[in-house]
Amino acid sequence: MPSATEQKIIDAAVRLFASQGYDATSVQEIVTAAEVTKGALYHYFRAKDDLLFEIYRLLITAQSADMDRIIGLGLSSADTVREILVSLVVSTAERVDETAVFVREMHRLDEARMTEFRAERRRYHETFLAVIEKGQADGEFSSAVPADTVVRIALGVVNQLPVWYRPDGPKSPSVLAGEIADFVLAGLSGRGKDPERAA
Amino acid sequence: MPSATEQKIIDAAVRLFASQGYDATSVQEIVTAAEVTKGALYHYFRAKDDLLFEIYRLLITAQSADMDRIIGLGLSSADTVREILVSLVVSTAERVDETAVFVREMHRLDEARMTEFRAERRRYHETFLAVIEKGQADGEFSSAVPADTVVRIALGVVNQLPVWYRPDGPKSPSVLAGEIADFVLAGLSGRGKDPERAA
DNA sequence: GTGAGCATACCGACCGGTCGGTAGGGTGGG
DNA sequence: CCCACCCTACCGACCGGTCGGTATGCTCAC
Repeated sequence: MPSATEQKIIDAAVRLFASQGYDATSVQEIVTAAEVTKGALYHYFRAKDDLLFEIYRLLITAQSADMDRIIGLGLSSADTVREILVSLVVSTAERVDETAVFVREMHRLDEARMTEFRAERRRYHETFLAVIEKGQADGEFSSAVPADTVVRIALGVVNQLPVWYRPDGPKSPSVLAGEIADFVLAGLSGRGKDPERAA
Repeated sequence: MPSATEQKIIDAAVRLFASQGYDATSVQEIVTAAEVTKGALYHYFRAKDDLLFEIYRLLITAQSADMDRIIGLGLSSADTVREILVSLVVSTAERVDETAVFVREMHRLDEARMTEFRAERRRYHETFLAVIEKGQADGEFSSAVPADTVVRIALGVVNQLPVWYRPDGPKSPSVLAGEIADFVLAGLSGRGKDPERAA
C-alpha cells in the first residue's frame, strides 16, 4: 500500500504527464505540484521512469482483473463482449489521464519492462480474441471480418478515448460505453457488403 | 519545393521522432542521422518545432484533399464511407511514422498552430459526420448508434494504426482497409442489440 | 540509538539555439 | 574576358540554462 506522500507524487505525475508529456515535465515540477521535495520523491522512486512504470502497472492490472472476472461469469459470447467493452470504456473514462500517458509514452520504457508489458498486453489481446473466435465458431457472430481485426478495432477505440472524451461532455461514460458496444456488436452480427461471405 | 537537404532533415526527423519521441530526440541526433550539420538545419528551420509543424502540414493537407475528392464523386453513402475509409487506411499505412508522430506529439504545438489544426481537424470530422448523417436520414444506414460516435470510432481506428500495423505483417494495407471498412459498414447496417431503437 | 522519512544544496551532462565565418556560383560594370 | 561584389547555403565551436540525479544531514517514532 502506498503512503500518502507516495500517492500525492503519483497523482501529480499523472496530471502533469497527461497535460504536458513525460519529457516536458521536470522532476522539480512534479514535486512542487505534489507539495513535497525532491528528496521525498527519490526516497520512494529510484528514477523518473519508475513513475511511468507505476502508472502503467496500476492501469493494466486493474484492466486484466476486470476482463478475467467477466469471462468467469460464463455469459453468451455477445454478452461477454458487451460486458468487456462497457467495463473497459467506463474504467478508461474514469482514468483518462492515466490512459493518455500510457498510450503516448509507452515506448519510453526500457527494454526489460517493455518486454514485460508486451507480454501482458498480448495476453489481454488474445483473451479477447478467443472470446470473439468462439462466438464466430458457434455461429453467434458473423465471420465476415476476421476476429483479429475486430479486436484491433475495439481496443483501438478505447485507446483513443483520451483524445476526445471529456468528463464534462454531453454523454456519460456508461451511455458512451453502450453506444460503442452496440456498434461493435452490430459489426459482429454480419450484414456487411459481401453477403455471400457470411457463414 | 523542398531542397534535397531539407528533405533529408525532415525524413530523419520523422524517423527519430516516431521511434523515440520529440523531446527525447536532440537536434544533434537529427542532423547526424540526416548527414548534415546544425547550421544547415537552422538555415532551413527557425526552431525545432518547425519540424513538427511541417510533418503535420504534409499529412493533413493530403488527407483533406483525399476526402474532398471522394465526396465529389457523388457515390452512395455506403460507397462514400467505404472509399473514405479505404483511402484513409491505405494512406495512413504508407505513412505510419508521420501518423505516429502526429498522434503522440500533437499537443506540443504552440497556441496559434494548435488552433489552426483543431479547425482543420474539426472540418475533417464534420465532413465525415455529414456523410453518415445523410446515410441515416436516407434510411441507407441504421440510426441505432449516433453518428458522432460512429465517426469517433472510425477515425480512432485510423489513429491507432501506427500502434499495431507493421508493413511486413501478413496483411497488405488494402486488405486491412477492406476489413475495417466492412466492419464499420456492418455496424452502420444496424441489427444491434436493441431492435426497437431502429428507425 | 537507529533507521525510515524526508529536506537542501549541489553537480555534471546535455540541450536548443546563436553567431562569426566560409565556399562557391551568379552577375554586371569596365 | 574578368574581377569586384554579393548572396545563398552551409559549417561547427560555443553559450546560458535546465535537467535528472546525488550527497549529506536532520528529526522523530520506536
